[in-house]
Amino acid sequence: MTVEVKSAPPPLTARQEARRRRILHASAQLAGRGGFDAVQMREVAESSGVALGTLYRYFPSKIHLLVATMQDQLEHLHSTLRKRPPAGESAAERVAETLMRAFRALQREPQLADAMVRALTFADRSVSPEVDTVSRQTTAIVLEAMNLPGPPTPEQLAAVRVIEHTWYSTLITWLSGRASITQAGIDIETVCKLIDLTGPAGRDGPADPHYRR
Amino acid sequence: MTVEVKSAPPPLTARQEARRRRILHASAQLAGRGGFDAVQMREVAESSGVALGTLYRYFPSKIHLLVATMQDQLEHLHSTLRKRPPAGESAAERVAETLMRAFRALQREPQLADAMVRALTFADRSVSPEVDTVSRQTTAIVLEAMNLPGPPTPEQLAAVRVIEHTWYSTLITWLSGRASITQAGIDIETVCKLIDLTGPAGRDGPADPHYRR
DNA sequence: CGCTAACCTAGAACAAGTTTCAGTATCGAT
DNA sequence: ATCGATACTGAAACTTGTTCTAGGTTAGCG
Repeated sequence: MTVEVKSAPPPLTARQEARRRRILHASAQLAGRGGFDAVQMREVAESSGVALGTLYRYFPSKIHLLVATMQDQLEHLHSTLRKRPPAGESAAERVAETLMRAFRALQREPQLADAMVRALTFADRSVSPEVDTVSRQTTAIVLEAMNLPGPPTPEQLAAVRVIEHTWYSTLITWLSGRASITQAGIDIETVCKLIDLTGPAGRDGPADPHYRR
Repeated sequence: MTVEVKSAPPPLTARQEARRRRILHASAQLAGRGGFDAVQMREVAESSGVALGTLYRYFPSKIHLLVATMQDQLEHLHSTLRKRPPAGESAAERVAETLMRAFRALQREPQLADAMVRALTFADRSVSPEVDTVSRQTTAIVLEAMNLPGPPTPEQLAAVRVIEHTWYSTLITWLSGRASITQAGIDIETVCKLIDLTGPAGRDGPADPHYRR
């Protein structure tokens, strides 16, 4: 018997790729106005010119669809960020700057952000692999912003995880109207100080972390 | 015209109070096995001996119901914690200990935890006030664990907010099977270091924060 | 070309959250 | 004790995510 863990998905034909794109586009479109609730599976199917059953073949649930939409958007964001890397002095500053930039990007499409983030946090175990991909993408973005000279230490990875937790959580509280953008910014800056805490102890850390006060 | 912001809800009669309790009990019961999906409104109504319409009069949505269930459980937890306060040296240690204790409590009822947390993060604006209450309860628990000599500084409040973000977010990743309890514990400890960062700069901080390495 | 398996479509059907409605019971005040 | 207002019940209806079915289409291959 052939054991085939992590079997690669069969490559999609051009038409299939196109369908997939149309679906993701329709999803983002509908989410853009109306947010989570406006992304109705029948609507997505119709706007992307695909039968409902087919939609479910490509994305086994609404949550899967929206998480995939998030992956898609994150890729855009990532490549945008790569073009103009953050300029801060310390790693903490650069990370905070990057996250705030991402925040402003989401601010321009709050409904889309709402749909994606709600899906992400509502996802149950059946969506773990996809959510994990999103998590890895986020980690990659943060690590890139830190611009470390070498591989991150375990402490730094721990700090990054906490930063991500905070990032998504502030996003949620902002989206549900329980915190202002300002508040979110403060929280992001607060958590980024953790980097300075691990940094100097790391291999050779950021240049001259000047603590205020 | 009488402007009546924040009008107090009319006091409930004894029978109404009893109904409310029965509903919350049924909700926790069903959530306890089966998690979020097992809390079906028709079932809740039936098990608490109330008509579906009545259930909706008490809790305008499933999310409202589960968030209220969470408030209820948090009260239990809070009073339990008050009886045996954490014994750590520094504020950071005490907070970490408290949160880990809470974690273990949830571990005993993972399905219930799942239902409550999913509801909390899925909540939209219409549930803001209730979610806010939960947030305040959590803040109170953390601040109590810190056991500060006076009112918290703004930095300390910022740290507490970040800690809460991390707390809920680790909970989510644990519940969705993407991180182990161990991992969650590490993240909690990591973020609690933020307290030591604000503490010494604060009014008079914890005694002797000994940084490892 | 012609075959076969996999894929796609249209639409019905089902499940669970939510709303609605007509009738009945309860509450508070007179 | 009675009356009007409010709350509760039981049941049906509506919405949207999800599943299922029967038949048509496409892609790869001999």
